Amino acid sequence: MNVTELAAELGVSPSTVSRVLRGNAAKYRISKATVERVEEAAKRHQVTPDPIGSGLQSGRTGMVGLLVPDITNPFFAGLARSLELSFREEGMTVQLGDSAEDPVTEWEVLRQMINRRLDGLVVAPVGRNSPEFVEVVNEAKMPIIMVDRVIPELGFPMVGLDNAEAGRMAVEHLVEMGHREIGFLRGGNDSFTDRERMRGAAEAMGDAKLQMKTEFVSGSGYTRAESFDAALQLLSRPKRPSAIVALSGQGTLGILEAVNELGISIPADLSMVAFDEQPWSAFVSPPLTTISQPVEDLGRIAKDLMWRLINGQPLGKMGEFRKAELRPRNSVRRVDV
Amino acid sequence: MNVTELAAELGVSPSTVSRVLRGNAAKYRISKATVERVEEAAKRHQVTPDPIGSGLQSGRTGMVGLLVPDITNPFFAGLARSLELSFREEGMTVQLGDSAEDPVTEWEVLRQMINRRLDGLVVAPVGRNSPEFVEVVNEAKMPIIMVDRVIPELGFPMVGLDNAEAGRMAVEHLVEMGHREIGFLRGGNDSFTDRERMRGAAEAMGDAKLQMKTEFVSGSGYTRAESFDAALQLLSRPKRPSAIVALSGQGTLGILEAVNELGISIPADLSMVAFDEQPWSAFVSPPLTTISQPVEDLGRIAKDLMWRLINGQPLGKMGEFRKAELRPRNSVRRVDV
DNA sequence: TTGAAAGCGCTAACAT
DNA sequence: ATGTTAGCGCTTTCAA
Repeated sequence: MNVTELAAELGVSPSTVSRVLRGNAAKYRISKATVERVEEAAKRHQVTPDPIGSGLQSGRTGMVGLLVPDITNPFFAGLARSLELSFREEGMTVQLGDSAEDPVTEWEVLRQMINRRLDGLVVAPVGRNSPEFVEVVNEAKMPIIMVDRVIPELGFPMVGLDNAEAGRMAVEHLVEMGHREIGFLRGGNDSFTDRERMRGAAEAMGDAKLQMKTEFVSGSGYTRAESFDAALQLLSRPKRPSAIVALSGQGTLGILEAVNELGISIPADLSMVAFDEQPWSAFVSPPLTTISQPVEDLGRIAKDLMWRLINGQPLGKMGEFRKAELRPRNSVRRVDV
Repeated sequence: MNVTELAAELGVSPSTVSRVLRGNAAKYRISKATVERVEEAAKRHQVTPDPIGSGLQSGRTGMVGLLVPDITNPFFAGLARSLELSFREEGMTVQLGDSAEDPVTEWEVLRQMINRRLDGLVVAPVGRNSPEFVEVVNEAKMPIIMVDRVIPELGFPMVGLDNAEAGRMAVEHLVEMGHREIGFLRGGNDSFTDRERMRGAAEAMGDAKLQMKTEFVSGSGYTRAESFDAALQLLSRPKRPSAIVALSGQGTLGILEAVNELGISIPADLSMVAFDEQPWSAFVSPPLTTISQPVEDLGRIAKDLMWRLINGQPLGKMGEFRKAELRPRNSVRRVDV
C-alpha cells in the first residue's frame, strides 16, 4: 500500500498523508484527529513514502555515495562502518564504491554515482589529481567532500588526519629511541596525504639534524604488490637503515612480507613504526608500534560536514584534520647513540 | 540535460530517445539515421536516462542491498568488494548496511532497505533465526539471498562455504600432526555456519576415535570481546588442549590476544588452526595455518544468483557451497603420538 | 518508423 | 485545516 491508496482509504487527500508522514503536520496545522488517524493507519499498513516517487519530486534521494580506494583495508572499512552508522541515524543510506586503487575505475564509479543523483558524495580518492578526475567531480551537481586522501587544490571540504604531524611523530619517536638512519616506505607518492606525511617526517629529521637519504626512501603506490616490491628493494641494499617508517597500511604488510623473505628480524635488525593501527597490530611478531587514526571520529565528522552541505547550512571551516596517536609497542628497539 | 530535453533538441520524441538509449532500437525498428543521431547527441551531452525517473516507471531501482554483520572483518570486506565490482559490471549499485553483529540493528537496516525498494537483498545475517528476523524478511517484496551465515530453514537461496567440510579439514590436519586433545573456539554458536563447522569437526574427531571434550569447547558469539573472553576461559584451565581451532575470524584474534595475556607460546605450548585467511595471517608469530575461503568466488556467485532472481530466470540449485582450502604454515606443531 | 498520451508515487504551490 | 493540480523524468501502450 502506498500513500495515495492510504489517502483513499482514509478519505483524505494524498497531500495530507504526505504532510503527516513527513512530519510537517504542525507546519500545515493538520488537526490532531487527522494526524492520529493517518499515523495509525500508516503504521497498521506499514506505509512509508516511496523514496523513488519522493525522490523524483523532491530531488532528494536520501542516499550518499561513499567511494573508497580499498574497502579491504581496515582503515577504510572502519570509515565505511562509521559513515554508514552515522548516515543511517539520519535516515540516509550509503552506496558503496570501491575503486581498487585504480584511477580509471574511480572515474567510472564517480560517473555512476553522479548519474544516480545521490544527495552527496564522500570520496576517499586514490589520491592522484588528474584532469579526468577534476572533470568528473566538477560535473557533479551534488556536494562532495574528500576524506583521508584529500586533494586540497580542488577546493572541496576535507576530513582527514594531520598527516604532517603524524609523520613527524613517527620520526621523533625513532629519534628518541636513538635511531639516526631512518628509511621510509611511502604510499602513493603523488598523493597529498603521503607527501604531507613525508613533509612532517622530513621536518622532524631536520630538527634532529639528521638527513633524509634518498636511497632510504622507496615506494610509489598504495597497493600491496607495489609496497612489497618497494620494501624488498629498499631492504635488500647492502646498507640498510636501522629503522623504517611504513607510511601506509599496505606498506606495513609489504615490509613484513619483505622482512620475512629477506630473513631480517624486527626489531633486532630493523626497527619499525607502522601507519594505521589494525586489529592485529599487537599480535604480529613483534607487536607493532603504530600510528593510529581516529577513524570513527573521521566518519562522524564527514557525515556532519555532508549533512550541512546537503541542508544548505554554513560549514564554518573547510576542513578538519585530526591528530594521530602513537602506540608504542615492541617493533622499535632502543639503540645506543 | 535529460532524455526529454535531448529529444526536444533533436526534434524527436522522448520515446524515441528512450528506445535508443535502452538498446531497444532494433525491437522498435528505429531508423539507422535516427539511432545514430540520438547516440551521438547523447554521448556529446553525456545523457543517460535518469535512474529515478526510470525507476519510478519501471519499478527497478538498479540497486541491491548488501547487509553484513561486520564490514571491518576482512572476509566481509572482501565479499563487499567482490559484490560491488560484480554488480557494477551489470550497471547496478550496492547499498551497504552494517549490523555490527547486533540482531536489532539488523532488523532496522533490513526494514530500511525494504522500504527503499531495492531490486534485491544480499544478506549475511548475524546468524540467529529470530521471529523478528523472519517477519522482516518475509515482508520483503524483493528477492533475497543469504551469504556466509546462511539460515537454511528460511528457504532463501544461499551462497557460502561447505562449512562441515571445512571443520573436518581443520581437525584432520591436526590429527595428522599427532594432536589428540583438540579445543574449539566457536563463533556465534546459534548460527548454522558455526554449527556446521562444529559438526564437521566432530565427525572428524569421531573418525579418529577421539572424543570432543566439552571443557575444550568455548565461545558463543562473533564479536571480538566475546571471543577473547571465551579464549581466556578455555586456555586458562589447568588442563589445556594441545591444539585449538578458531572457528571464526574474530575468534582467531581472541585467541591471539588470550595467548599473549597468558604467556602461552604458539606452537610450542599450543597449536592452532585459524578460520579465515587474512592479509596478515602469514606475518603473525608464528605464521598461521589457516582455512581460507574463496571470497571472490562467493561474491560472484551471489551476484549471479541475484541477477537471475531479479530477471526472473530459473535458479537451478537453491544454494552453492564452495570448498575451503587449508593453508599450512607454522602454527601447528608436529607432536609425537 | 515514430509520436502522443498516460501514469509510475510523491510533494509543493496554490487554492479554499 | 485540507484539497486540487501540476509536474518531477521516464517508459510503454496505443495510435498513426
